[in-house]
Amino acid sequence: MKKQDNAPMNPLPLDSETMPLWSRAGFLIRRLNQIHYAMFLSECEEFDLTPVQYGILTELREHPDIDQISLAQEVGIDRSNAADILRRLEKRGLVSRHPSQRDRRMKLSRLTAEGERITLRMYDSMRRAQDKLLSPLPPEDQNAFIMMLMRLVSANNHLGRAVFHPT
Amino acid sequence: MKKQDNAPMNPLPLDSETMPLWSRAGFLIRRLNQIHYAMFLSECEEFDLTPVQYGILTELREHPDIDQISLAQEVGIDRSNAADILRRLEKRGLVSRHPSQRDRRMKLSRLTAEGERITLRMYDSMRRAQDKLLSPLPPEDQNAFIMMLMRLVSANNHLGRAVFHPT
DNA sequence: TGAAATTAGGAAGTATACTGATATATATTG
DNA sequence: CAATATATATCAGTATACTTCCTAATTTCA
Repeated sequence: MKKQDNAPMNPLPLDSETMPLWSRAGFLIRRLNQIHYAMFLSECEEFDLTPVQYGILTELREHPDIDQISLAQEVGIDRSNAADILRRLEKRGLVSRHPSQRDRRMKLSRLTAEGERITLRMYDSMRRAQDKLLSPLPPEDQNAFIMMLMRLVSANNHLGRAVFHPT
Repeated sequence: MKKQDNAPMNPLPLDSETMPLWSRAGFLIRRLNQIHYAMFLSECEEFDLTPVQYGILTELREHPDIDQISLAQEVGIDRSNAADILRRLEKRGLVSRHPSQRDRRMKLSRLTAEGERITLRMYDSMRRAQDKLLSPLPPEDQNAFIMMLMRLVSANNHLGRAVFHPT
Protein backbone atom coordinates (compact mmCIF):
# COMPACT_ATOMS: atom_id res chain seq x y z
CA MET A 1 0.00 0.00 0.00
CA LYS A 2 1.97 2.95 -1.20
CA LYS A 3 -1.03 5.09 -1.77
CA GLN A 4 -1.01 8.02 0.58
CA ASP A 5 -4.24 9.76 -0.13
CA ASN A 6 -7.24 8.69 1.85
CA ALA A 7 -9.76 9.54 -0.83
CA PRO A 8 -12.28 6.70 -1.28
CA MET A 9 -11.34 4.83 -4.41
CA ASN A 10 -13.46 2.13 -6.03
CA PRO A 11 -14.33 0.00 -3.02
CA LEU A 12 -14.99 -3.07 -5.16
CA PRO A 13 -13.65 -2.56 -8.65
CA LEU A 14 -15.20 -4.31 -11.64
CA ASP A 15 -13.49 -7.57 -10.95
CA SER A 16 -15.26 -9.42 -13.73
CA GLU A 17 -12.76 -7.66 -15.95
CA THR A 18 -9.99 -9.18 -13.84
CA MET A 19 -11.27 -12.72 -14.30
CA PRO A 20 -13.33 -13.09 -17.45
CA LEU A 21 -15.17 -16.30 -18.21
CA TRP A 22 -12.48 -17.73 -20.45
CA SER A 23 -9.87 -17.60 -17.68
CA ARG A 24 -12.02 -19.45 -15.15
CA ALA A 25 -11.16 -23.10 -14.62
CA GLY A 26 -14.82 -23.98 -14.12
CA PHE A 27 -15.82 -22.43 -17.43
CA LEU A 28 -12.98 -24.08 -19.33
CA ILE A 29 -13.73 -27.49 -17.86
CA ARG A 30 -17.39 -27.19 -18.77
CA ARG A 31 -16.47 -26.24 -22.32
CA LEU A 32 -13.93 -29.05 -22.60
CA ASN A 33 -16.56 -31.49 -21.42
CA GLN A 34 -18.89 -30.24 -24.15
CA ILE A 35 -16.09 -30.61 -26.69
CA HIS A 36 -15.31 -34.16 -25.65
CA TYR A 37 -19.00 -35.03 -25.73
CA ALA A 38 -19.25 -33.72 -29.30
CA MET A 39 -16.10 -35.57 -30.38
CA PHE A 40 -17.31 -38.79 -28.79
CA LEU A 41 -20.68 -38.58 -30.52
CA SER A 42 -18.94 -37.86 -33.80
CA GLU A 43 -16.47 -40.74 -33.54
CA CYS A 44 -19.11 -43.16 -32.26
CA GLU A 45 -21.87 -41.99 -34.55
CA GLU A 46 -22.69 -45.44 -35.91
CA PHE A 47 -23.40 -46.76 -32.40
CA ASP A 48 -25.65 -43.93 -31.21
CA LEU A 49 -24.42 -44.11 -27.62
CA THR A 50 -23.28 -41.30 -25.30
CA PRO A 51 -20.04 -41.28 -23.28
CA VAL A 52 -21.91 -42.07 -20.07
CA GLN A 53 -23.84 -44.90 -21.67
CA TYR A 54 -20.60 -46.37 -22.97
CA GLY A 55 -19.05 -45.95 -19.52
CA ILE A 56 -21.88 -47.98 -18.03
CA LEU A 57 -21.48 -50.66 -20.67
CA THR A 58 -17.75 -51.04 -20.01
CA GLU A 59 -18.36 -51.14 -16.29
CA LEU A 60 -21.03 -53.82 -16.68
CA ARG A 61 -18.57 -55.80 -18.72
CA GLU A 62 -16.14 -55.84 -15.83
CA HIS A 63 -18.78 -56.29 -13.12
CA PRO A 64 -21.70 -58.36 -14.39
CA ASP A 65 -24.80 -58.50 -12.17
CA ILE A 66 -23.95 -55.34 -10.28
CA ASP A 67 -26.63 -53.37 -8.43
CA GLN A 68 -27.55 -49.84 -9.51
CA ILE A 69 -26.00 -47.94 -6.61
CA SER A 70 -22.63 -49.69 -6.90
CA LEU A 71 -22.68 -49.15 -10.64
CA ALA A 72 -23.51 -45.47 -10.22
CA GLN A 73 -20.56 -45.08 -7.85
CA GLU A 74 -18.19 -46.81 -10.24
CA VAL A 75 -19.23 -44.67 -13.19
CA GLY A 76 -19.45 -41.46 -11.17
CA ILE A 77 -23.09 -40.60 -11.61
CA ASP A 78 -26.15 -40.27 -9.44
CA ARG A 79 -28.09 -43.45 -8.67
CA SER A 80 -31.26 -41.92 -10.06
CA ASN A 81 -29.44 -41.05 -13.25
CA ALA A 82 -28.01 -44.57 -13.47
CA ALA A 83 -31.52 -46.01 -13.28
CA ASP A 84 -32.65 -43.76 -16.14
CA ILE A 85 -29.73 -44.77 -18.34
CA LEU A 86 -30.09 -48.47 -17.56
CA ARG A 87 -33.76 -48.29 -18.49
CA ARG A 88 -32.86 -46.86 -21.89
CA LEU A 89 -30.09 -49.40 -22.45
CA GLU A 90 -32.47 -52.19 -21.49
CA LYS A 91 -35.06 -50.84 -23.90
CA ARG A 92 -32.44 -51.02 -26.66
CA GLY A 93 -31.59 -54.59 -25.80
CA LEU A 94 -28.02 -53.90 -24.68
CA VAL A 95 -28.62 -54.58 -20.98
CA SER A 96 -30.84 -56.99 -19.06
CA ARG A 97 -32.03 -56.39 -15.50
CA HIS A 98 -33.24 -58.91 -12.94
CA PRO A 99 -34.11 -58.69 -9.27
CA SER A 100 -31.49 -60.18 -6.95
CA GLN A 101 -32.33 -63.44 -5.21
CA ARG A 102 -30.06 -62.65 -2.30
CA ASP A 103 -31.51 -59.20 -1.62
CA ARG A 104 -34.85 -58.55 -3.20
CA ARG A 105 -34.41 -54.79 -2.96
CA MET A 106 -31.64 -54.96 -5.54
CA LYS A 107 -32.05 -54.94 -9.28
CA LEU A 108 -28.99 -56.39 -10.97
CA SER A 109 -27.82 -55.44 -14.46
CA ARG A 110 -25.68 -57.24 -17.02
CA LEU A 111 -24.81 -56.93 -20.67
CA THR A 112 -26.77 -58.87 -23.24
CA ALA A 113 -24.86 -60.64 -26.01
CA GLU A 114 -25.62 -57.66 -28.23
CA GLY A 115 -24.46 -55.26 -25.50
CA GLU A 116 -21.18 -57.14 -25.18
CA ARG A 117 -20.68 -57.09 -28.92
CA ILE A 118 -21.35 -53.35 -29.22
CA THR A 119 -19.09 -52.54 -26.26
CA LEU A 120 -16.16 -54.35 -27.84
CA ARG A 121 -16.78 -52.85 -31.26
CA MET A 122 -16.95 -49.32 -29.84
CA TYR A 123 -13.61 -49.45 -28.08
CA ASP A 124 -11.49 -48.11 -30.92
CA SER A 125 -13.91 -45.26 -31.61
CA MET A 126 -13.82 -44.26 -27.95
CA ARG A 127 -10.02 -44.28 -28.05
CA ARG A 128 -10.01 -42.05 -31.11
CA ALA A 129 -12.21 -39.52 -29.29
CA GLN A 130 -9.81 -39.53 -26.33
CA ASP A 131 -6.79 -39.05 -28.55
CA LYS A 132 -8.44 -36.34 -30.61
CA LEU A 133 -9.42 -34.39 -27.50
CA LEU A 134 -5.83 -34.20 -26.28
CA SER A 135 -4.20 -33.87 -29.68
CA PRO A 136 -3.70 -30.07 -29.44
CA LEU A 137 -1.19 -30.72 -26.64
CA PRO A 138 2.31 -32.09 -27.23
CA PRO A 139 2.61 -35.71 -26.01
CA GLU A 140 4.47 -34.90 -22.81
CA ASP A 141 1.84 -32.31 -21.91
CA GLN A 142 -0.93 -34.80 -22.63
CA ASN A 143 0.52 -37.06 -20.02
CA ALA A 144 0.95 -34.25 -17.51
CA PHE A 145 -2.60 -33.10 -18.16
CA ILE A 146 -4.04 -36.55 -17.43
CA MET A 147 -2.00 -36.76 -14.24
CA MET A 148 -3.32 -33.41 -13.05
CA LEU A 149 -6.87 -34.40 -13.91
CA MET A 150 -6.48 -37.59 -11.89
CA ARG A 151 -5.11 -35.68 -8.97
CA LEU A 152 -7.91 -33.08 -9.04
CA VAL A 153 -10.62 -35.71 -9.34
CA SER A 154 -9.28 -38.11 -6.74
CA ALA A 155 -8.77 -35.28 -4.26
CA ASN A 156 -12.44 -34.32 -4.47
CA ASN A 157 -14.01 -37.56 -5.48
CA HIS A 158 -16.58 -37.36 -2.72
CA LEU A 159 -18.33 -34.47 -4.48
CA GLY A 160 -21.03 -34.75 -7.10
CA ARG A 161 -22.87 -37.78 -5.74
CA ALA A 162 -20.32 -40.07 -7.37
CA VAL A 163 -19.48 -41.92 -4.18
CA PHE A 164 -21.78 -43.00 -1.41
CA HIS A 165 -24.20 -40.24 -0.63
CA PRO A 166 -26.34 -40.65 2.47
CA THR A 167 -29.25 -38.25 2.64
CA MET B 1 -12.76 -44.84 -7.93
CA LYS B 2 -10.45 -46.23 -5.30
CA LYS B 3 -7.13 -45.13 -6.68
CA GLN B 4 -4.88 -43.37 -4.21
CA ASP B 5 -2.71 -40.39 -4.95
CA ASN B 6 0.45 -42.36 -4.42
CA ALA B 7 -0.68 -45.39 -6.31
CA PRO B 8 1.17 -46.10 -9.56
CA MET B 9 -0.80 -44.58 -12.39
CA ASN B 10 -0.72 -45.43 -16.04
CA PRO B 11 -2.45 -42.52 -17.72
CA LEU B 12 -2.44 -43.68 -21.30
CA PRO B 13 -2.20 -47.46 -21.42
CA LEU B 14 -1.67 -48.82 -24.88
CA ASP B 15 -3.44 -52.00 -23.92
CA SER B 16 -5.93 -52.32 -26.72
CA GLU B 17 -8.34 -54.39 -24.67
CA THR B 18 -9.14 -52.30 -21.60
CA MET B 19 -8.65 -48.63 -20.93
CA PRO B 20 -10.33 -48.24 -17.57
CA LEU B 21 -12.68 -45.34 -17.02
CA TRP B 22 -10.27 -43.74 -14.59
CA SER B 23 -7.61 -43.30 -17.22
CA ARG B 24 -9.88 -41.74 -19.85
CA ALA B 25 -9.60 -37.99 -20.28
CA GLY B 26 -13.29 -37.74 -21.14
CA PHE B 27 -14.34 -39.45 -17.94
CA LEU B 28 -12.01 -37.35 -15.79
CA ILE B 29 -13.20 -34.11 -17.35
CA ARG B 30 -16.82 -35.04 -16.84
CA ARG B 31 -16.12 -35.86 -13.19
CA LEU B 32 -14.15 -32.66 -12.69
CA ASN B 33 -17.02 -30.69 -14.14
CA GLN B 34 -19.39 -32.34 -11.66
CA ILE B 35 -16.96 -31.53 -8.87
CA HIS B 36 -16.69 -27.89 -9.83
CA TYR B 37 -20.45 -27.67 -10.14
CA ALA B 38 -20.86 -29.04 -6.61
CA MET B 39 -18.19 -26.69 -5.23
CA PHE B 40 -19.77 -23.70 -6.93
CA LEU B 41 -23.21 -24.52 -5.56
CA SER B 42 -21.72 -24.97 -2.12
CA GLU B 43 -19.77 -21.70 -2.14
CA CYS B 44 -22.65 -19.75 -3.69
CA GLU B 45 -25.38 -21.44 -1.69
CA GLU B 46 -26.92 -18.19 -0.44
CA PHE B 47 -27.50 -16.97 -4.01
CA ASP B 48 -29.09 -20.14 -5.41
CA LEU B 49 -27.54 -19.71 -8.85
CA THR B 50 -25.69 -22.25 -11.01
CA PRO B 51 -22.31 -21.69 -12.70
CA VAL B 52 -23.93 -21.19 -16.10
CA GLN B 53 -26.50 -18.77 -14.73
CA TYR B 54 -23.72 -16.77 -13.12
CA GLY B 55 -21.76 -16.86 -16.37
CA ILE B 56 -24.74 -15.34 -18.15
CA LEU B 57 -25.11 -12.66 -15.51
CA THR B 58 -21.44 -11.63 -15.79
CA GLU B 59 -21.69 -11.59 -19.56
CA LEU B 60 -24.83 -9.44 -19.46
CA ARG B 61 -23.00 -7.08 -17.17
CA GLU B 62 -20.30 -6.56 -19.79
CA HIS B 63 -22.68 -6.56 -22.76
CA PRO B 64 -26.03 -5.05 -21.81
CA ASP B 65 -28.85 -5.43 -24.34
CA ILE B 66 -27.25 -8.37 -26.09
CA ASP B 67 -29.31 -10.76 -28.22
CA GLN B 68 -29.72 -14.38 -27.23
CA ILE B 69 -27.57 -15.96 -29.91
CA SER B 70 -24.59 -13.66 -29.28
CA LEU B 71 -24.97 -14.25 -25.57
CA ALA B 72 -25.08 -18.02 -26.05
CA GLN B 73 -21.87 -17.84 -28.07
CA GLU B 74 -20.11 -15.75 -25.45
CA VAL B 75 -21.07 -18.09 -22.64
CA GLY B 76 -20.46 -21.24 -24.66
CA ILE B 77 -23.91 -22.77 -24.63
CA ASP B 78 -26.59 -23.61 -27.14
CA ARG B 79 -28.99 -20.79 -28.09
CA SER B 80 -31.96 -22.89 -27.06
CA ASN B 81 -30.36 -23.48 -23.69
CA ALA B 82 -29.64 -19.77 -23.32
CA ALA B 83 -33.29 -18.95 -23.93
CA ASP B 84 -34.34 -21.40 -21.20
CA ILE B 85 -31.90 -19.93 -18.69
CA LEU B 86 -32.82 -16.34 -19.53
CA ARG B 87 -36.47 -17.18 -19.00
CA ARG B 88 -35.70 -18.47 -15.52
CA LEU B 89 -33.52 -15.49 -14.65
CA GLU B 90 -36.24 -13.15 -15.87
CA LYS B 91 -38.78 -14.99 -13.74
CA ARG B 92 -36.55 -14.37 -10.71
CA GLY B 93 -36.27 -10.68 -11.50
CA LEU B 94 -32.53 -10.71 -12.24
CA VAL B 95 -32.85 -10.10 -15.97
CA SER B 96 -35.24 -8.11 -18.15
CA ARG B 97 -35.95 -8.89 -21.79
CA HIS B 98 -37.42 -6.70 -24.48
CA PRO B 99 -37.65 -6.85 -28.27
CA SER B 100 -35.06 -4.93 -30.25
CA GLN B 101 -36.21 -1.83 -32.13
CA ARG B 102 -33.50 -2.19 -34.73
CA ASP B 103 -34.25 -5.82 -35.58
CA ARG B 104 -37.61 -7.03 -34.43
CA ARG B 105 -36.54 -10.66 -34.58
CA MET B 106 -34.18 -10.06 -31.70
CA LYS B 107 -34.99 -10.23 -28.03
CA LEU B 108 -32.45 -8.27 -26.00
CA SER B 109 -31.53 -9.02 -22.39
CA ARG B 110 -30.03 -6.91 -19.63
CA LEU B 111 -29.50 -7.10 -15.89
CA THR B 112 -32.03 -5.58 -13.54
CA ALA B 113 -30.74 -3.55 -10.60
CA GLU B 114 -31.19 -6.63 -8.45
CA GLY B 115 -29.35 -8.74 -11.02
CA GLU B 116 -26.46 -6.30 -11.03
CA ARG B 117 -26.32 -6.32 -7.25
CA ILE B 118 -26.33 -10.13 -7.00
CA THR B 119 -23.66 -10.47 -9.70
CA LEU B 120 -21.27 -8.19 -7.86
CA ARG B 121 -21.95 -9.82 -4.51
CA MET B 122 -21.34 -13.30 -5.93
CA TYR B 123 -17.91 -12.59 -7.37
CA ASP B 124 -15.88 -13.58 -4.30
CA SER B 125 -17.82 -16.81 -3.84
CA MET B 126 -17.18 -17.73 -7.46
CA ARG B 127 -13.48 -17.06 -6.97
CA ARG B 128 -13.42 -19.29 -3.92
CA ALA B 129 -14.95 -22.12 -5.93
CA GLN B 130 -12.29 -21.68 -8.64
CA ASP B 131 -9.46 -21.68 -6.11
CA LYS B 132 -10.84 -24.65 -4.23
CA LEU B 133 -11.14 -26.69 -7.40
CA LEU B 134 -7.45 -26.26 -8.24
CA SER B 135 -6.15 -26.34 -4.68
CA PRO B 136 -5.00 -30.00 -4.86
CA LEU B 137 -2.37 -28.90 -7.40
CA PRO B 138 0.78 -26.98 -6.47
CA PRO B 139 0.58 -23.34 -7.63
CA GLU B 140 2.86 -23.75 -10.64
CA ASP B 141 0.82 -26.74 -11.81
CA GLN B 142 -2.39 -24.77 -11.38
CA ASN B 143 -1.12 -22.26 -13.87
CA ALA B 144 0.07 -24.93 -16.29
CA PHE B 145 -3.27 -26.69 -16.00
CA ILE B 146 -5.21 -23.54 -16.89
CA MET B 147 -2.93 -22.91 -19.85
CA MET B 148 -3.49 -26.45 -21.14
CA LEU B 149 -7.23 -26.10 -20.67
CA MET B 150 -7.22 -22.88 -22.68
CA ARG B 151 -5.22 -24.52 -25.40
CA LEU B 152 -7.50 -27.55 -25.60
CA VAL B 153 -10.64 -25.43 -25.62
CA SER B 154 -9.51 -22.85 -28.13
CA ALA B 155 -8.19 -25.54 -30.48
CA ASN B 156 -11.64 -27.16 -30.67
CA ASN B 157 -13.83 -24.22 -29.96
CA HIS B 158 -16.04 -24.86 -32.94
CA LEU B 159 -17.46 -27.96 -31.22
CA GLY B 160 -20.32 -28.00 -28.75
CA ARG B 161 -22.35 -25.28 -30.43
CA ALA B 162 -20.29 -22.44 -29.02
CA VAL B 163 -18.09 -19.83 -30.56
CA PHE B 164 -15.44 -18.68 -28.24
CA HIS B 165 -13.68 -15.38 -28.69
CA PRO B 166 -11.64 -14.09 -25.74
CA THR B 167 -11.32 -10.33 -26.00
C1' DT C 1 -39.30 -5.03 -56.60
C1' DG C 2 -40.19 -9.65 -55.45
C1' DA C 3 -38.68 -14.39 -54.56
C1' DA C 4 -35.19 -16.91 -52.10
C1' DA C 5 -31.93 -17.36 -48.56
C1' DT C 6 -30.59 -16.26 -44.09
C1' DT C 7 -31.26 -15.17 -39.26
C1' DA C 8 -33.62 -14.94 -34.51
C1' DG C 9 -36.40 -17.01 -31.58
C1' DG C 10 -39.60 -20.61 -30.01
C1' DA C 11 -41.69 -25.39 -29.27
C1' DA C 12 -41.21 -30.14 -28.61
C1' DG C 13 -38.41 -33.95 -27.63
C1' DT C 14 -34.25 -36.51 -25.67
C1' DA C 15 -30.28 -37.26 -22.56
C1' DT C 16 -27.59 -36.12 -18.57
C1' DA C 17 -27.40 -34.83 -13.60
C1' DC C 18 -29.16 -33.82 -9.35
C1' DT C 19 -32.74 -33.27 -5.17
C1' DG C 20 -36.39 -34.82 -2.37
C1' DA C 21 -40.01 -37.99 -1.29
C1' DT C 22 -41.85 -42.58 -0.98
C1' DA C 23 -42.46 -47.70 -0.99
C1' DT C 24 -40.52 -51.88 0.08
C1' DA C 25 -37.12 -55.10 1.68
C1' DT C 26 -33.52 -56.01 4.89
C1' DA C 27 -30.92 -55.32 9.19
C1' DT C 28 -30.56 -53.89 13.89
C1' DT C 29 -31.87 -53.55 18.51
C1' DG C 30 -34.61 -53.10 22.71
C1' DC D 1 -40.49 -60.75 18.52
C1' DA D 2 -41.75 -56.10 17.51
C1' DA D 3 -40.18 -51.55 16.68
C1' DT D 4 -36.83 -49.02 14.49
C1' DA D 5 -33.22 -47.99 11.35
C1' DT D 6 -31.01 -48.67 7.01
C1' DA D 7 -30.66 -49.80 2.10
C1' DT D 8 -32.44 -50.10 -2.71
C1' DA D 9 -35.07 -48.55 -6.23
C1' DT D 10 -38.54 -45.55 -8.14
C1' DC D 11 -41.05 -41.30 -9.02
C1' DA D 12 -41.68 -36.37 -9.51
C1' DG D 13 -39.49 -32.18 -10.28
C1' DT D 14 -35.67 -28.94 -11.81
C1' DA D 15 -31.60 -27.48 -14.56
C1' DT D 16 -28.32 -28.07 -18.23
C1' DA D 17 -27.40 -29.21 -23.13
C1' DC D 18 -28.53 -30.45 -27.49
C1' DT D 19 -31.49 -31.61 -31.86
C1' DT D 20 -35.10 -30.92 -35.19
C1' DC D 21 -38.74 -28.49 -36.92
C1' DC D 22 -41.31 -24.26 -37.12
C1' DT D 23 -42.62 -19.11 -37.65
C1' DA D 24 -41.46 -14.50 -38.42
C1' DA D 25 -38.32 -10.82 -39.69
C1' DT D 26 -34.55 -9.37 -42.38
C1' DT D 27 -31.30 -9.47 -46.11
C1' DT D 28 -29.78 -10.72 -50.67
C1' DC D 29 -29.95 -10.69 -55.38
C1' DA D 30 -31.97 -11.77 -59.78
